[in-house]
Amino acid sequence: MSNPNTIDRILDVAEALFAEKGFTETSLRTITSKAGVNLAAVNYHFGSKTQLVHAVFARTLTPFCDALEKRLIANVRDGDEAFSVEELFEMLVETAVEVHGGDTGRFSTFMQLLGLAYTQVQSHLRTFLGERYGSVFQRFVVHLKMAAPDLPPQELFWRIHFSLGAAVFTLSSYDTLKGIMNNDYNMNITLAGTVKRLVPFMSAGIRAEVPAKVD
Amino acid sequence: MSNPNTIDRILDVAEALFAEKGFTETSLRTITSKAGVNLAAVNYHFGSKTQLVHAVFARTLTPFCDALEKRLIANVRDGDEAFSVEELFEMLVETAVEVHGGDTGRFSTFMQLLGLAYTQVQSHLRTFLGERYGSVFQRFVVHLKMAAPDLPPQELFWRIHFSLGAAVFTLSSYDTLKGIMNNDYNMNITLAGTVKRLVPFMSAGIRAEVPAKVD
DNA sequence: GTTTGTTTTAAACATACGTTTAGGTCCAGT
DNA sequence: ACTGGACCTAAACGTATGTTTAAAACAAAC
Repeated sequence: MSNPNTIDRILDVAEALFAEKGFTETSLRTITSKAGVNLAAVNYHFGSKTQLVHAVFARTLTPFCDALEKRLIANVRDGDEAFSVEELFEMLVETAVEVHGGDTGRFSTFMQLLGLAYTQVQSHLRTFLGERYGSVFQRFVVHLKMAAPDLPPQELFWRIHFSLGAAVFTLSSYDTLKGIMNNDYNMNITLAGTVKRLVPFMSAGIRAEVPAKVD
Repeated sequence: MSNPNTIDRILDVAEALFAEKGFTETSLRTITSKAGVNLAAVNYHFGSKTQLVHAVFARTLTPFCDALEKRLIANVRDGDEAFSVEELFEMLVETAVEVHGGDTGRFSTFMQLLGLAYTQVQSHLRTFLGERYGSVFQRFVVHLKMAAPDLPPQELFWRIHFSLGAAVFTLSSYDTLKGIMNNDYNMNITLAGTVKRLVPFMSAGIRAEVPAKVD
């Protein structure tokens, strides 16, 4: 680790370890020893392990959501025509890549963390993320609604979560899948390529024919 | 709990708690006290917590995979025409429901566990599942390949994982989503309805136009 | 009724965890 | 040079975890 700042050193290591092993499975002792700082540093600088988790998310999620919101608002203000489904999904990708300065390693880690945020049942995390970033998400949903006006709202709701699932699930286990791809198909895969494949899949799913009433 | 058998009581409670909280977050003391058995019972009957986790998965995954394999083999043996993508996905659903005797509660729990199996980074679990049930999965992939013969193999590989992600992700956080749906849309959702919505989404995604070469 | 093997029990063990403490170090402001 | 505040450090605290032990309870076989 090259960063001399204790706080950033902790955040860097914690981010990587959380993404790799999960929150409960990563101890403060592992984080601090790997970061080369004292055990008590986490509690001193962040207050608790819980708040460290929040800080890790906030560090990349805040600039990401800010950038995304800016893009969405700009479009409305300038009176441009509505985005297509593809454009909206690509906007997510571009914004995420942009925020990480093209560093695909950290982008991948970020996606893994997002996956954990949903799948690890840490209620404090869901609350934190909802309160902090819920409004941007809702703004995005509004744009999706305009992109697929014929889709009943509840159908759209589900398909957004299906898409989210496909993305989060795939990218959060990206390293494993990359390995399988290498062994079984003798193919070398890139994160950018995977994401490029993801967009048409999700878009087609969003646009799929609405089945007969089921509930 | 009505079951007098210690082993089954443990499995029942462990299954529910693992699905609800995750593996690391669920202690043996919580499991055994809730099951009304002695703490040492887990180590006596299963050997270790790790092996208990395996046993929980094996209990429903083994009959599920056996039933699925039977269906797939029967089709080939009888020389029936190949399954469509939709039929294959629906077969998964039907088999899963069938194995749980229509008990949607346990079906839901089962899906949550599958989600955990992928997202919780317990390497022993992935190894266990791969060795034990990998062959059935590969057989299923073969059928999917026949259902979408124009799709390049690596493209199919990714789209299967996208679909898997959509399903696992959605169904593993099903209870949460159901709650949101109830609050925000004033809609009462069923597991069967969600699954019925999932199939066309995944099928459309599998069949989506192949993008230009990206890697 | 005794014996044999299985199952259950309460207690202890060793370890790992998050957190707190009290004292030290360092450096800018005066 | 001194002081105040921010930062760091080593050690300890209390608690929770998975696992093991040795004895007790039980049930079936003879």
